[in-house]
Amino acid sequence: MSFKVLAKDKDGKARSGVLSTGHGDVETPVFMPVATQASVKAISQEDLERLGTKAILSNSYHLYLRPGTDLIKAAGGLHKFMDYKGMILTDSGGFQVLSMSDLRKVDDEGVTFRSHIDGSEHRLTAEKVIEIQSDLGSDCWTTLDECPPYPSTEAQAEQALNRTMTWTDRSVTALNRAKDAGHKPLFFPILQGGFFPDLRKRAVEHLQEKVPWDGVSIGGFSIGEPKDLTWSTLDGAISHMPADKPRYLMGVGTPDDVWQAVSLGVDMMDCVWPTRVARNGQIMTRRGKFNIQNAPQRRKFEPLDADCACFVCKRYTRAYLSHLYRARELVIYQLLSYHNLHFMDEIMAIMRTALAEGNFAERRKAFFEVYNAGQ
RNA sequence: GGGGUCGUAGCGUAGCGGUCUAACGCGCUGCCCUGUCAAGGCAGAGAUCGCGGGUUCAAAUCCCGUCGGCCCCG
Repeated sequence: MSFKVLAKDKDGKARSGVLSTGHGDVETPVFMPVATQASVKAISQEDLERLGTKAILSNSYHLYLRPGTDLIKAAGGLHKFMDYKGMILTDSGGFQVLSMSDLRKVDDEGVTFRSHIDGSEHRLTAEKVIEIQSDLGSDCWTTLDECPPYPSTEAQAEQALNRTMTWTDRSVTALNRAKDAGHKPLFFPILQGGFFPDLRKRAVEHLQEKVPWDGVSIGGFSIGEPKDLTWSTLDGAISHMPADKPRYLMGVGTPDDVWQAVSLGVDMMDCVWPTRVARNGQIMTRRGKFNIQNAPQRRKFEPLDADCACFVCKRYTRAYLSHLYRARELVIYQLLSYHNLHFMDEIMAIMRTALAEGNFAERRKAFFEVYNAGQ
């Protein structure tokens, strides 16, 4: 299992490559749909195969609460349980420390949660999170982290980073135990440091010096900060990283953002955005985005995106999909989610081709000329 | 023919003398969503309170008439 860089942008930092995992090779840059509860919302595994999705993200914390780690272990692991054959990267649950802040207490040892499902109390530690992931049998493991909110002071971000680094060290001990027991995961510890370049640098140095990392999960972005701060901080963090390790930017994934992230050297991304906005009617097309709920779509007997080859665009009109949305027919969530995921895959494919052909900047410019022209 | 009851935004309803610059749900229009507590959230448009008259300082609200719907009796 390894990561190999295949091509680099001659003028920038973008690169393409292949990540070999326990469940197949993943060409990068890659966008990974989010399957928090062992399901990409509204999308079946048949759909994932039809899309050609090689990698997805699931969530240790959510699966631990329901259906329970024991059950998935008894099923033969997460791949067998959900019958997905591609790579599965599992998030630690660290993000839920932030997003469900009213339900938890953090201390130096770990996090005490109250379940959002039944209110029961649970304890998540660095070791526990590794143990959950070994039971799930996912391909890429992350670590329990603390994501400081935006805005935070440097002192707050530093405290969160220190905690995260301590948890990473403890995760390594647990990881080694799992490896001794025969597990062969790729280890993607989570990087924090807020929006402070020195802290991000320290975080990378910590990995370099003390952690046997296969790749890095870059956390703490897209939490409400201004975009230029996102990119400048990310750019700085990546500048300290070695070229031979894959960089996974957590939770980023609008069309604008994936282009920008890849241009800064990101290899992997996940985001709920394409599937979430699909469930709320927003469609991405080569000519920008629109909402299927908007009145003019009711009478448009044309595909969502005339240049899209996905089955939804080949078969159904906007008028029909508009009707399904208004009627809240359940299949609409599948159809719109599928199209948006297909669109994201298209973008990633364009990027990989561009990198192979050495014309990344030109392709990017061409993409946005059409994208920003609008409907 | 007599008696009763109801008539408030596109639809269904609330309000039944001053707090009504008329509320709520659905629908409609638009925006938002970035390691999913999310088939969600926010905002907006839309009503001379059936019509006419009266009482009152003040009427969607009380009275009279009228038109329309529904129910009961004949």
